[in-house]
Amino acid sequence: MFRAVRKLAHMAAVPVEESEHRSGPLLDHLARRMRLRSESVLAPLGLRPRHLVALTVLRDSEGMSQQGLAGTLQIDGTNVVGLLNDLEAEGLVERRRSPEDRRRHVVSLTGAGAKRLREAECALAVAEDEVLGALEPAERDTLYELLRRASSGRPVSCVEATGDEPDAAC
Amino acid sequence: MFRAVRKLAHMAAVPVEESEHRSGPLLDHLARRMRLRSESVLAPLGLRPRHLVALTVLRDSEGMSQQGLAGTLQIDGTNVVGLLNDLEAEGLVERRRSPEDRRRHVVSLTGAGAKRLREAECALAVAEDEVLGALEPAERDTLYELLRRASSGRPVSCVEATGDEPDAAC
DNA sequence: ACGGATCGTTTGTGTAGCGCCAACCATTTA
DNA sequence: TAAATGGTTGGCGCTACACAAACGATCCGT
Repeated sequence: MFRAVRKLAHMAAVPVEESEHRSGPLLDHLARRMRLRSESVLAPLGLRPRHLVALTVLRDSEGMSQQGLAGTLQIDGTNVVGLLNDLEAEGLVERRRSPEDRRRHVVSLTGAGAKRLREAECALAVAEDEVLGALEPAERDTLYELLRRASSGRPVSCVEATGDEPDAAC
Repeated sequence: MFRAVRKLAHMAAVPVEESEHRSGPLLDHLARRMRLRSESVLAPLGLRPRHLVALTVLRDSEGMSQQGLAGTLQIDGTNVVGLLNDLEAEGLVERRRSPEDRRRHVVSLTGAGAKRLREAECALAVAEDEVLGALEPAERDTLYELLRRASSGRPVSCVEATGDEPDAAC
């Protein structure tokens, strides 16, 4: 067996028992657990997990168009509309027509939105403690940082992996 | 605009003290992107993301009962049945009655299952490269390790937050 | 200035994932 | 022997989405 084994000279010896471990499934698993726990603590704030994701994205990059948002969230444009309707109805975000292109809506967090987001994040601490219970605080910070950096990568838009790849490369 | 960035100077030790950033939304976001990309590369193998999650869990802890699995996956018992039906139909897992309690099914990965899992992980490398493109290989290893450790924490079963949670502490 | 593209919006349809309930074996335990 | 438990099946229902069509407002190329 060909083991991946990229030089991992840093942290405590990775177990790498045998094969090709990927983070995908773990990410999925953990995100699910987090989402389940989050729903309950978020409910009293009138938010659902996906709202939080949207708000978080908006805080990080103010002044996006809706299709920009659709791009980063990787959800259909029509669904963005509904999502923003929810948020705007509570005054958490604002849609303004772009001056340069008046077809476009520039979406941004309102003061109330930023406040609500902080409250939500605060409430989320509980859920996070449960789900990430196995990690030390410092490790959680590392995790956060890695996730943040990974998320800011461009949205993989379209043609670039140009498919048709032999993919057996591994 | 109070955009985070409070005093972060003096005292290198305690890192994230600024705002209330939580990993939850990022985890959600990233997992979604990963899942979307994964579906396509997984399809030719006859697997879907959630199968991968199950297989991964099973590899890490062989010999679980189905309700144990339901616990770690945090999905309803009835859905575990269907999930395992899929996997067993392809000979990737095995259900055997437990000797100590013959009501119970002990689920384990077959040789074919382990093989398929490796192939899938191999195929996933493509998706992972796209989604985690912003991270260096070493960082991906760190991420993997953190996710793995976090996932192995017990499933939050029940009473344990018994700390009479102050909750509003934050 | 006209026609075609583009952004946002509404409405409607379809599908997948999943919780939940109820009924039913086989088995274990009281 | 009765009650509880693990697994299984079937059915109901909800939520999150994708996808398509049609429409107003706006931009842009010719």
